[in-house]
Amino acid sequence: MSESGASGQDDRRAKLEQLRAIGVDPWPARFAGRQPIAAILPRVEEQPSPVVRVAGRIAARRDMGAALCFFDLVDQDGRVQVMVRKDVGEQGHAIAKKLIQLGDIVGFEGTFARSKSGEPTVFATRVEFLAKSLREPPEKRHGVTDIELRYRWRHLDLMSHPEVRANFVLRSRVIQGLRELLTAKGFLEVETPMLHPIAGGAAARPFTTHHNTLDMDLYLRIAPELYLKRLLVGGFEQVFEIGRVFRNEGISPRHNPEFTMMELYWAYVDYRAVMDLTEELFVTLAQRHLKDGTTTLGERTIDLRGPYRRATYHDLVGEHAKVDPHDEAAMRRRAAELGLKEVAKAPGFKVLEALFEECVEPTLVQPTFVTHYPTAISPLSKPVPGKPDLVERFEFFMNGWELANAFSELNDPIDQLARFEAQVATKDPEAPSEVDYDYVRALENAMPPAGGLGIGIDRLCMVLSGSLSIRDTILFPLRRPQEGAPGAAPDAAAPAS
RNA sequence: GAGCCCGUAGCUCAGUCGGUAGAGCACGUGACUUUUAAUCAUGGGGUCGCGGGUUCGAGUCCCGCCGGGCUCACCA
Repeated sequence: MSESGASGQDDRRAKLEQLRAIGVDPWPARFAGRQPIAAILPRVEEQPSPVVRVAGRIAARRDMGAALCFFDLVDQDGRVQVMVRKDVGEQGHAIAKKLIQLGDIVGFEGTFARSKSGEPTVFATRVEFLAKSLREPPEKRHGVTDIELRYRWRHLDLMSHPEVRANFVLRSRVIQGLRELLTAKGFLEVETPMLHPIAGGAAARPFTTHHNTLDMDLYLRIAPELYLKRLLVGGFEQVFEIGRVFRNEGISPRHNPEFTMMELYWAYVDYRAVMDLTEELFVTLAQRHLKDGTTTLGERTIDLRGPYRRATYHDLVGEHAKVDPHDEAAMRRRAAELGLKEVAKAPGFKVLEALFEECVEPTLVQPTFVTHYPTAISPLSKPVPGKPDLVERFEFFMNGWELANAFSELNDPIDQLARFEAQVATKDPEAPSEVDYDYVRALENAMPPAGGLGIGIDRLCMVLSGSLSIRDTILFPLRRPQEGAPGAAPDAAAPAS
């Protein structure tokens, strides 16, 4: 018996030794001239039959007597049947009949034509062992379906589910598409620090870390915002960054502690131009990646064809909470009716915010721009002229999820300093603990008026792929380590039997 | 952090009223020269998540813990 996690008599290490005994390298370095399966499939009717070289994972085998054997071979984008007879040579035949197991990576050369039953088939003339699998692959019909195993050992999930691979191909193309669209509009892609001395640009608890040589505590960034806006001061007029941000908060179907954000800053325009750009980006991506411009999330169908609804924050609270959003006493009564006890003693803007989250957000199923947020919850936004309590800001919602956040950027250094100081004074654990004077100093050198935008890439991919869990758009979502689990212990070092 | 639900072979899953463990796939051996969820015969494989309790007897009932899922909280 093996201690490698294999069961019963599935001792792959014994097959490995047999391969070595007949002089076959179980892990050779290359398979020259390999053709993708998807590329050969259209050639099945060619006369004379083409000679092909294909390689991939053994997904099924069907033995027919002592001489004949069929394999199903799977590579990244295709699947094809391979037939092995005695004409592969004595050693090739011995390898195929006795030493190839499900999950092994094998290369075949042969002529490509239809079998007697019409199945496109590589009639093998050469067998090359390419990589021995020392563990059994997932069950061939269902694959790994246990959710815990799927995320913990994503390679098994990807191996057995082409549709999961397709989801991540989609993600890559969405990000690439965003890059191309923004670059075509004159935006410059930049990279700013992930290690921040002060965690700013959003309200969230940061991860902390430490630099030894400088003996300095640092934070993993919660947003790139304050660095990107320094670039506007420096003279760049259109910049964007696509990258990871880190927030030390709970895990849920819509939250992962590290996630990917796209932020852009655009000089000389305000939040209205940014809203038009956001709509254009979403409509374009929906056109490219959704069959009819709509997506299905659970029971809901969401139409991304645009144009999207635009409504003000206060109007929506009035509409859905059925209360005058300018009457604080009425809102407190309404919040109490709804059982929102935690805001009883909170300031007025918190009551309004609670009503928005409770009554409005769940109704924002179809794409909606929510505009004109309270200044009190928008410390980096420029106020609406003549209305100091409101800012030129929007958030973009669908399916009740926040997908984007944007505003006319506050570039008044005096106002910005006052707002930072007010934030620090709240002692809120999610607010910065100290004022970012360096950023204020940058604003003192004059930042042009500008609009900024942040899009949550993971949630965008959820929408475009119809996923209800953010973990289906993140290859390796954060997990608690599992003690004693296969892979957690160095059991690969266990001796062969 | 709270509530509800889940954890049985490598994988996918059964397991009745509490009576000492089952199937399919995978794996070993054998048969079969056109199969394709191949088929047929046969064999091996289990710390029933972990620990405690109740009981003559626990996969099953109770308690605690670990891990996971969902909901809530948190999350501009």
